Amino acid sequence: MQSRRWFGGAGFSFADDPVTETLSQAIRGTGEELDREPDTGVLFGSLRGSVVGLRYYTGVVNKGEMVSLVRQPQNPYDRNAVMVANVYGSQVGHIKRELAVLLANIMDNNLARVEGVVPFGVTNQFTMSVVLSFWGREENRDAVVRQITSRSFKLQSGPTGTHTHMLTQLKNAFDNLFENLMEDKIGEREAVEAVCTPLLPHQKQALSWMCVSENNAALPHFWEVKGKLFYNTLTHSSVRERPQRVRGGILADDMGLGKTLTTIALILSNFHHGKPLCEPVISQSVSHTQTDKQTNGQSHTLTSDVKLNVYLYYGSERNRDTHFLSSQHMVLTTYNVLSADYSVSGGWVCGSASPLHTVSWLRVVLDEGHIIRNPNTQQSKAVLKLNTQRRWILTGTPIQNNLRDLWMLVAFLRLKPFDVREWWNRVIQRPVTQGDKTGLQNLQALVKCVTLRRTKTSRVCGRPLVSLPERSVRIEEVELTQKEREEYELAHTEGRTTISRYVAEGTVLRNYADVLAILVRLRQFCCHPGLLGKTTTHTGVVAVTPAELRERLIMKLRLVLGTGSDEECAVCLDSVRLPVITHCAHVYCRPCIAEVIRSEQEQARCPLCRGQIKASELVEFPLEEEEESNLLENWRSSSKVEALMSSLLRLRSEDDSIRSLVVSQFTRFLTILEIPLREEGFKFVRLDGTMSQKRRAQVIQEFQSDAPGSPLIMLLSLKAGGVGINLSAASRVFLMDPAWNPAAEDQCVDRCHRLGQKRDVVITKFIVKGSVEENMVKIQRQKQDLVEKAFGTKNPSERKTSRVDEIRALMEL
DNA sequence: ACCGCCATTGAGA
DNA sequence: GTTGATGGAGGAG
Repeated sequence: MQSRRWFGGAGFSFADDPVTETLSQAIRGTGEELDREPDTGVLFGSLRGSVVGLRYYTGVVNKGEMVSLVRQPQNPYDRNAVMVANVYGSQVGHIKRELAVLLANIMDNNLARVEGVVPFGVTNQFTMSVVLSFWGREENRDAVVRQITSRSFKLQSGPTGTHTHMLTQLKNAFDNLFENLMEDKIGEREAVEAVCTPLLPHQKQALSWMCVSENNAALPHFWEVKGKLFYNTLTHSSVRERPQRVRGGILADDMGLGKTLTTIALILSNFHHGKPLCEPVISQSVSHTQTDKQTNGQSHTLTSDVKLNVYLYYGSERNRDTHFLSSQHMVLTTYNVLSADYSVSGGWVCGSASPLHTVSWLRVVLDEGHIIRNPNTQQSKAVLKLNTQRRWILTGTPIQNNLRDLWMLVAFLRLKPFDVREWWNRVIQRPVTQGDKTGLQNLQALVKCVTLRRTKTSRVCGRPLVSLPERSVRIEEVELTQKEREEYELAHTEGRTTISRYVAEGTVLRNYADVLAILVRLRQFCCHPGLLGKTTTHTGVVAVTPAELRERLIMKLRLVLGTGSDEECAVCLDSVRLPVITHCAHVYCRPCIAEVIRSEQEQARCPLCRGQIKASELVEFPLEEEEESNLLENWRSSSKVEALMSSLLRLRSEDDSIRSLVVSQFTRFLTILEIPLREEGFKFVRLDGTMSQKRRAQVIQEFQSDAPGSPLIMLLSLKAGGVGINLSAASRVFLMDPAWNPAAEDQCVDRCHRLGQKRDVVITKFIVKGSVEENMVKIQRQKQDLVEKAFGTKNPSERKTSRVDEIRALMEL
């Protein structure tokens, strides 16, 4: 039995030693409180104070170093005691008594956060200076200032004014946080023979980098060796013992570059002491998502001479025996299982503790790591508590939205000392959000030292990383027939009058659902009239009976998102999940709006129109699929259907080995398309969001198979499936209707334009001439320039106003 | 006698 | 390279 203890001596250990735990917990605790109170703090000012009692403690601090102030209400000598600790959590001393009275008052009443910086280097073994700065909400400023001055301390006002002019510059830099990270000369490394698939050059590089990151003892470059001490240039702190290094990092290669394969190679090639993993049985773990993932035509096969124990920790019958789990080479599980186990056991309770949290792992890999980007979720908390030597995050979509998301990565990797919120907030988060350039540079340095990211277009030594076949986009304009045009124009003018009325009244936002419904209808017209379903022509909000109101709301909800279009929730600014519609006809994620209602109680108002909302009045989307049949019975074609069919027929007559993806946002449109496809004798499969994971995997496998008689066409709903589905068998993509979000289209195309693609990829976008679709394409272009992902701080109302302009452009008003 | 200046000295809560 | 208390030498009134 191997030793279970990986965390050696460093002062800031999270081992189960109760003594060290207390102090780090105290500091962590304050950090988490900060988290609850978001970055609303302004600087009230600062004052000079002194730290006393240095000689009784071991913590060292340098000139410029930040220190943490922790209240000690239980101190037997003074209930106002305020302890001073350095970045590593070692106590430095106490705040001098007279000053501590003041601080205790301010801190205990939550009037301000107090932060300390040591202005001078210290030789004195008894006392030292500390500059205390006070941060808090504007409304508390007076109280704090009064407290301070009434006790005859002098508060110096801090620098005021924010540097907004720098913000755009910073924003760009933030956008590029994950770009251009790797050009450093990293070698290549062959995988051990057990990995049958030969690695591509960039994968060998990644493997080499990962091995080095795990084995090499070198510290990140923000550590400098100064004499016998280790000096952190970001926090200006130094420690005697070599700081605990990150063993692992973030592999953030673009999707399709083979992160999973590289990681498997790593697991097999770099066991203890850089030796390959062979007979000796010690545990490893890969924490994994549920998405079935096949890889790029490179299949992960292992030669049978290696006896690899892999256990799938999943299902109610899973083996929870920790000795058994420790004996596995690899344990796979999902984030859900992990967090379920963790929350049942409460995480730290002995005895019934979560098995996965009890085992000491050699390595934990978070596949699709962006899933745990929000540190407040149970899943994330469970992941943070895993006990392991080496840590990896694999993600194809590096987090760009939010500094909080980045913190999660840093915290998981235990990138000291930033895994403690206070230091992250002080060194990175606050400086960056306040527009401090060095803050951003520090952030960049931080991310850079643990991340490898290449994109499909990255080049190494002047040569492309991977040579993917060409990809070209062509737009095929579709002319409506006379009859279709008449129908379209009728709906268009009607919609236009309605919307222009809203615009004139300035009530676009209040009637947003209506507006979207009109637009969706027009877009549906462009595809096929049958998409409209049984919608009535008018959707006024005037309702007579509650049942009637409900029926109308459901209808709107269906129009807004039941068709698969991409609407975003104004609360979380993400695509809506678990959609509900309010009585004022705005659509949100249920959890988001429920939170709003919960926190505002009776005063709860709709974030979009400020209308009153109640939890009991939220209307959900009912499940019903009856209308399908009548759609199929009286079938008629449409111009767009014809355009697609003639392309497909031509393609088949030229080369019947070429496979195609036919993509639409409207799943009903896919259903419509099935009819002519059958009629022309095409063999096809269908993949949409309603299918179970298992069924999806089946369909994908069928489509990817090159067996004779396998389908030539896949009908794909735009947003179906998680990340990482591989559809490289297809080399033609037909985008049947333009999406609001061009990124969604790109992602879709990437599913076939990826490693393993042998042919050039041709993408055809069908756009109906002289219709909303044309305008949508224009807006897509504008959108790309104006990617507002940077800080994610743009508030919903701001976003929605620009949407009003979008709508006007769409309707040519 | 007074005061600003300097060196000396000691130093949790 | 700090800070604060203290005390003494020394200059000005």
